[in-house]
Amino acid sequence: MPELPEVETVARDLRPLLVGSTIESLLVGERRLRNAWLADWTPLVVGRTIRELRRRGKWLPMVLDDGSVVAFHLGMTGQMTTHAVADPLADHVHFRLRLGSGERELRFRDIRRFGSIAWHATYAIWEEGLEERLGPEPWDLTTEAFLERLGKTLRPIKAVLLDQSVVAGVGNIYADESLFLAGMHPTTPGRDVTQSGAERLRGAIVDVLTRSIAARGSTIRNYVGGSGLAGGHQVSLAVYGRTGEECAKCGTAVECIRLAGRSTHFCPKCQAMPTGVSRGSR
DNA sequence: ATGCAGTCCTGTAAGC
DNA sequence: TGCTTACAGGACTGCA
Repeated sequence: MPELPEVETVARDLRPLLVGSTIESLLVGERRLRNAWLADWTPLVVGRTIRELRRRGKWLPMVLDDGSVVAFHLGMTGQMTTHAVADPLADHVHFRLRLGSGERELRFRDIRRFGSIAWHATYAIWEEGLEERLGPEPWDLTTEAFLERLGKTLRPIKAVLLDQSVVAGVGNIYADESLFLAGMHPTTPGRDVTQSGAERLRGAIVDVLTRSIAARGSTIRNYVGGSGLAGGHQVSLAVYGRTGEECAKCGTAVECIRLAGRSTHFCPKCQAMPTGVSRGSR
């Protein structure tokens, strides 16, 4: 389940392989992804050169030499890797960009087809279309803006972290890990998060994501980076996927509950429920 | 306006 | 052994 560190790793791996390459042709599979690739888009892309591969939240917008964008989202099981054209084609490859003189290609593989690929006339138009739904990058989130969003809601903090409009790029794994690092119970109502709590959590998110990027992300099931290599951060996860195991800090068994429709892992001792003293104050 | 549940999708694993 | 069922969850839709 690619979140920010995994998507960042894909971008870093693919950049040297893609930037400067010309798209010689484009092949679309029979089964559509979350959205359908429109036939009208193909002639707009073929013949163009790839100028940049950016990352924004969990999105990968590929900027072409005319300023247009092909925006990729890996969904749950998306993979983007380059191959020799002659390499055997794996199952579930839905989209291919043949590059340069046609010996290599970028392949988009997605078992569950929650991913998406779409063309947009400019980066600004693409970004504008997401404006309402995509908040700041975690390192650009200020404690003030975070508190502003938290103060208005009774939603559990875990649900707030998964909301891409609050902060972009955090998914289920890093929401749980950040809450553990901040010592905050996942059901804490947003309104009950204090200023120091918000600052601590903001720092924990940045810390967790930065360390995961350094390890090339976490491979839980299907994730591989742009070079086809798995990530290495999964061994460093403190609570995610460790139900019943001893908390590394205090030895208490890690619990798993269902929250916001997602499995939610936490240490009941290190992440004690808020006592309620702050509730209603301010 | 807010927030929840349902939806999509396939592979894996648990349960009978 | 072989079937059924539950589960994994990012982002969106529809409903209360």
